[in-house]
Amino acid sequence: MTAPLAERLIRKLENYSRLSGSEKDLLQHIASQEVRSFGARHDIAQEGDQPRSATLVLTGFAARYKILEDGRRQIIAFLIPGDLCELRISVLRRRDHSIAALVPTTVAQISDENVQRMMRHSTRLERALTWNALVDEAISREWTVNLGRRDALERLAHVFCELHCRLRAVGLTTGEACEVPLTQAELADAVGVSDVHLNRTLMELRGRGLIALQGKSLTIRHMDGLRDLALFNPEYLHLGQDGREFDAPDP
Amino acid sequence: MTAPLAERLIRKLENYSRLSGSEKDLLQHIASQEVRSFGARHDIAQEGDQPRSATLVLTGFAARYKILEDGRRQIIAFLIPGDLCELRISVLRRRDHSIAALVPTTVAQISDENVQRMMRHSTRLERALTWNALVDEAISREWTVNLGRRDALERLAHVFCELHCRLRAVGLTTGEACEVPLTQAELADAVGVSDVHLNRTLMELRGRGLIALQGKSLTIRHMDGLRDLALFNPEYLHLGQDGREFDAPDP
DNA sequence: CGCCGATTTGAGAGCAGTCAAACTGAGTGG
DNA sequence: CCACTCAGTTTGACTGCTCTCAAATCGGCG
Repeated sequence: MTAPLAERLIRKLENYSRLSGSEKDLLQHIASQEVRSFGARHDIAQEGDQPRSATLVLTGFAARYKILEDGRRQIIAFLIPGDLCELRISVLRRRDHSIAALVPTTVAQISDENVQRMMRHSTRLERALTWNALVDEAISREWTVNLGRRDALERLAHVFCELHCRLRAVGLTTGEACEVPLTQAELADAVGVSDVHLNRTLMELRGRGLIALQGKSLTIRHMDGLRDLALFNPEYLHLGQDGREFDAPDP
Repeated sequence: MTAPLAERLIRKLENYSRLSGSEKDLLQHIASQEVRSFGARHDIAQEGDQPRSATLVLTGFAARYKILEDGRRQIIAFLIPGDLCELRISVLRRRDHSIAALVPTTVAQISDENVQRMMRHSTRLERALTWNALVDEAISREWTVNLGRRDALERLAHVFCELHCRLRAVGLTTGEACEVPLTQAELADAVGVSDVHLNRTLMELRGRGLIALQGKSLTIRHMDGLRDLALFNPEYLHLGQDGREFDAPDP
C-alpha cells in the first residue's frame, strides 16, 4: 500500500466535488511515482530551466518567486501541501520564474503522460483539476490587487487570512492556528515591503490583538477583525463546492 | 467569406508556431459566431456573474479589474485585440473579478463546445492555445513583481514596455509607436499609484526623453533606456517561437 | 462660448525605505 | 558549562517616495 501522499491534494479537490475511490487511487498512485526532497532554501525549479513536468507539493512549504537584475526579490505565490501546479508547462521552452523550498519540502513530479492520465480518467477529475488551476490563477490576481491597492498592514493581514483559509482547505489548521514556517524576510518579499517595515507591521498586528506569531505558529486571535482590516473576501478561493453537482455517489 | 475577425489572435498564436489553413479557418469561423460590442467604460463581465464562455477580444481595449469594498480599484491585466481568455472558466460558479471595456470594444464569446472543438482540432492548435494561456499567467506573475518590487517610475516604464511588445506581437505597432487609449486614472489603477502621482511619473518619463504620449498615441523614444529603467526582460512573454518545431508545413 | 472630463501643478502630511545598532535564541566548540 | 557565532528579530533615527486635498489649466464638444 502506498503512503497517502496525495492526501492533501485529495482534501483540496474535494472542496470542489467529492471524488470516487478510483479517482483517489489514481491520484495516490501518480503522487508516488517520482517523489523528490529539497532542503530549506533550495530551488525546486529555476528560471531559465527547460520545464519538465507538473509539480505536486506533498509536505513542506515553497514559494514561487522572481528576482530582478539588481537583486530585488518578489514572492509571487506560496505553495503548500496539496498544491498541484504547472500541469501544462512543458509547452514552454524556458521557465520564467523559480520555485524555492522555504523549509524541507517533498514534491511529486508528474510526467506529461500522467497528467494526461489524470485529465482523461473521468470528467469529474478533469473538472476538479481544472478548478484547481483556476483557483491558482485567482490567487495570483488577488495578490496583484493586494500589492497594488492595500497598504502594508492590510497586505500582511490579507496574506495571513489567505494562508489560513488555504491551509484549512487541506486540513492543516487547528482551530484558528496553523504552522507558517516563514521568516520575516520571506514575508516581506511576499508583501512587497522591506524587512524592517515588515517587522513593524507585524508588531502592529500583534499590538492590535489580531494575531499571535510565535516561532512558526500563527494563531489568528480575532478573525473578524483581521478580515475587516484586510478587506478579505474569500470568494476568490472558490471553496464553496462549486462542483457539488458532480459529486461522486456515496460508495 | 467571414471578416478576418480572428486576425489578431492568429498573429499572436503564430508567435508560438505557424498554423495550417484549416486551423486558421476554424479560428475565423469560431470568432464570428457570437460577436458582441461594448461601449467605453461598460462592463463586459462582472464579478459575481455566472461565467458562461471564453472571450476573445477582437477590437478595442479592455481591462480585468477588482474593486475593494471601500472603492479602491486595481487593474489586473490589460486585454488587447487577439487576447483569448477564460477558456475553462465555466467550471466556476461565480466570477471573482470583472472585465471592462476601456474604449468601444468588440469581443467574440466562445461556447464551451467551440472551445472543445478548437482544443481537439489538432495537437498544434491545442498547444498554441495552451501556450497562449500560459503566457497570460506569466503576465499576471510579472504584474505581481511589478507592483511589489518596482517603484512608480519603473512600474510605469514596465507597463509601457509590455504593452508595446504585446501590441507588436499582434501587429498593432508602427515602429516604436502604438495606440494606448488609456486615461491617466486607468494607468494609475494598473500601476497601483494615485492618479496625481501617475501624472508626475508620466511627466518624468517624458522629461527624460524616454516616451512621448500625446492623446492616445504612445511613442517610445528611447527603447533601451526605457527597458533599462524598467528592468524589463521580455522573456516572460515567451515570444521566441517556443513551438517552432510544430510549425505547420508550408502550404 | 461654456461645460466637463482629463491633465497638470502646488503644498503639506504620512507611510515606507535605508542605514545602523542592539537584542534574541539556537547551535557549536572549547 | 560557558563563550561564541550566526541568522533572525527588534528598535531608533532620518530620508524620501507617494498620498491627499486643492486649485489651475487644457481640450474636445454641444
